[in-house]
Amino acid sequence: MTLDEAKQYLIQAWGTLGSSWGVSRTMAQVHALLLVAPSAMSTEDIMEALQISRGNVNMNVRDLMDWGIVKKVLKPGERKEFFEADKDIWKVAIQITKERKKRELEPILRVLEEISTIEADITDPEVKQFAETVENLKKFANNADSTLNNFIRAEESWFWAGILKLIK
Amino acid sequence: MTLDEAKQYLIQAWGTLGSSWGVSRTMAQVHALLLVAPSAMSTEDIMEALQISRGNVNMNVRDLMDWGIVKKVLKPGERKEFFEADKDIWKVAIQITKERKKRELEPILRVLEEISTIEADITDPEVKQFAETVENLKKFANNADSTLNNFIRAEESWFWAGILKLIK
DNA sequence: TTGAACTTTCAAAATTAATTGAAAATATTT
DNA sequence: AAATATTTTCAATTAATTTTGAAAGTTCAA
Repeated sequence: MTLDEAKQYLIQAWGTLGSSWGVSRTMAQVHALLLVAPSAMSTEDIMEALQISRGNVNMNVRDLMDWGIVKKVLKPGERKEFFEADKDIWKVAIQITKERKKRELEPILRVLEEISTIEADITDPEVKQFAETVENLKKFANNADSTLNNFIRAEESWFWAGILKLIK
Repeated sequence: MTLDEAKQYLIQAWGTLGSSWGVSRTMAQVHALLLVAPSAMSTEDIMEALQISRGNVNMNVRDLMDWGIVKKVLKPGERKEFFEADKDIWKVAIQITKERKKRELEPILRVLEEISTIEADITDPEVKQFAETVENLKKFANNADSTLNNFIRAEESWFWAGILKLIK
């Protein structure tokens, strides 16, 4: 396998993985491409590498920047914008975790909280069973939430520990 | 909020959550419906509750059974099949974790492994950088894999502990 | 201010995924 | 074996998402 074949293969696989994770195939491919790129790439570079349109590159790169895992870089003397992916996969994981937590877990927690306010006859067994199910979902969601918070906190303190050591 | 409104609301929210997790909206809704149902439901019950076609119910219920979070139950004297969701949300979480691990993490691990076999000039800095990126991805994926295995193992042993206590 | 280089937007087109519903298959009862 | 009840399949349709590309917008050097 040559270098280019290997890159191609990884980009492909990353795209497939992405699409089962609520990330569009193309967005995941752009990310993978930037991840294995030896240096920052311009819109045109990406267009050519993945054979997709300018608009498509623009939108996906912007989404990746919204997720905080791709950055715009300006090369001195160049007018074009270049993009690079954070090469530290742990930072990427933290970012994605934070974003998904915010976008998905937190909304469902709010819904569960709101549902808990249901005023109904607790002696009705159907109401009781429903209340229990919701209670369980809440416990579960809260547990997931703190697990994720721990993960984020652990990774971040590890990150800062590294920084502190450098500047000491 | 009445009981029915609360159920409706939860089903809706669960469907939205599902669609950002690579699960189709309808499949997540069927799951939520069964989760809050006071008893097992027939295909027709589900059709009516969610206003979807027979074929659609059939496919989604079958998928949920493939995921191992919904079971077929036969009521004595009834010809129809009924379905119920596992009410233990932890078991659901384990099942989903297992399945997603198998369907998503393991394939990407295989790809990364295969890519590692790339035969190329290690002195070429581009090759070296790529090899490092792949190495990092591998470390990350392996770490995720063992984290998930731990989660599954912890939950399962907890589950068996409960069973053992019962039969002792 | 102009125009060239580059980026962004967005309506339309293409693609992909989900859904329907009726027909075929299967199972059950008489 | 025939009639009946129920489930499954799948081609056609519908819906949702993604992509395109050309036009509009922006930036900046001259």
